[in-house]
Amino acid sequence: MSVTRTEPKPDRRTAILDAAEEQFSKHGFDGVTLRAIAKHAGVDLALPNYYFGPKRALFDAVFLRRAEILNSARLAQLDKCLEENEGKPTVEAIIQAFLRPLLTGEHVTDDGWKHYYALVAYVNNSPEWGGRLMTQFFDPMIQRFMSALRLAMPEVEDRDLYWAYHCLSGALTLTLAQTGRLDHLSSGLCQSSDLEDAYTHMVKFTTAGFESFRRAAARKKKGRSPKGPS
Amino acid sequence: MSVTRTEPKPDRRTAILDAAEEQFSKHGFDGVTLRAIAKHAGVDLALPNYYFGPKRALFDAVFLRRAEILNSARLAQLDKCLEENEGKPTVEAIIQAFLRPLLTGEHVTDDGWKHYYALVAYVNNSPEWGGRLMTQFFDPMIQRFMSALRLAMPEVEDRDLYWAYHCLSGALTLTLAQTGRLDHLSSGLCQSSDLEDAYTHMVKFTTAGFESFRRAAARKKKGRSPKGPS
DNA sequence: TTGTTTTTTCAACAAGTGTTGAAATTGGCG
DNA sequence: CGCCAATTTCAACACTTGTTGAAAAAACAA
Repeated sequence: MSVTRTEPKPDRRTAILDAAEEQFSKHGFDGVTLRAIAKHAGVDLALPNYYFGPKRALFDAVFLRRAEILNSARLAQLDKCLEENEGKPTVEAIIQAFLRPLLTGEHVTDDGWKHYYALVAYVNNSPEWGGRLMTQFFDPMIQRFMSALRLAMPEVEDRDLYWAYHCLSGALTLTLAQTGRLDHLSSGLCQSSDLEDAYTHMVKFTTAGFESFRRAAARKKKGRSPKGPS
Repeated sequence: MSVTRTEPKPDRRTAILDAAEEQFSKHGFDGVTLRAIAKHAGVDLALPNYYFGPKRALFDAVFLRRAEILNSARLAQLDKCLEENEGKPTVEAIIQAFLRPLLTGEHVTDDGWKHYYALVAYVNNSPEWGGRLMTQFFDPMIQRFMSALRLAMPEVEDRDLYWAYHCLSGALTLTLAQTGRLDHLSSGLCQSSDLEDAYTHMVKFTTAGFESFRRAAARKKKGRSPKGPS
């Protein structure tokens, strides 16, 4: 393996990916022109097409690049969590493994990751992109987390588990968008760019959310009908 | 006041708004052409400009139309909740007042509202639109809910309260997007189009999330340092 | 050097974009 | 009817879009 600091050429290819990442994350797929991408990357207009083909393929390439990094990081955290707790992990530990690779560490100050996160938020809430890209690149990883959650709370029905994950995913998506709306709403008390702060609060909030279904399931099993969902 | 069923003319104006709403919600602002909107509305290309001015003004008009309806409906529910519980509402009741107007009732089967919800999700996660439109049209209403939450849990710090709302808002936004991703992820067990089901689970999940900060604050006040956020 | 492949540039294409002014049409009222 | 104003249509403007083929330049091997 070569040294990590390997940057022999100007590497127009990654320059294009970086510029496209930033532009797509800020203005969406249709809000960006190849000319704008080329200009920001400092390359000729025809070069993106030469390397990646049509515009849509460039978008996919941007999305794929860091998706693989995220998936392996998250799964590594999950495996570690499962090992340490030998088949009976806590919900909180699973959620931490799910969020930590994104919201803590060196990613939080990196502009490239910041742009990518905004792109993920854009894709996840888009009806025409969300169905295709998110499913394709993230679902296998997510299914492994769902299995871990079943181990952590076997008495909870799958339907409740999936809806709980839906809430977690929504909160995470809005966090990744970093629109600065929370800043304005809280008069500067909270900063949406403070991902570590978001991490702390999200772990607490969503863990309680998941656990609430466990309590409901327990009550149900004893024969008392809870007022919660079926 | 006139009868509610007042529909005297073919009303090209609302036809344009409806078509624009659907198109914008599906493809975003830049993904839609005025020609596509005019075609779906069955009007001439120049008509949208005649009624609403430039494209951006049409987008704003679409966004504003139902925002006012939602705001008054939510605030009415909040007032009712505050009256019934005389200054000490429960967190669950406040969350229900926040979500019920959107996720229950006649809205859940109306295609117009479905499109509008997707549009809100698009705007809320967009860095360039979210800051402007959401703040302008929704923040005053949200601030009133924040005040109610302070009444319900006065021992919780504002920072925690805002972060909790952030989680609630994210979960709601993803729900409104209705991308169908949850359907695929759960192999059809859950349906993202079932807003009533989403309502039930979201109330449960987010109520527990909010309450977790109350417990943390109570522990803190007794002098024992909790492991949660400051 | 020569020859060959890869990379980069250039210029242009055909199609589509929002917008607008002027003409045509409609509707209401005397 | 005629008159005026609001509405609708039409055609075109000036500009931008993604894409591409051919030429030019660079990189590389013998």
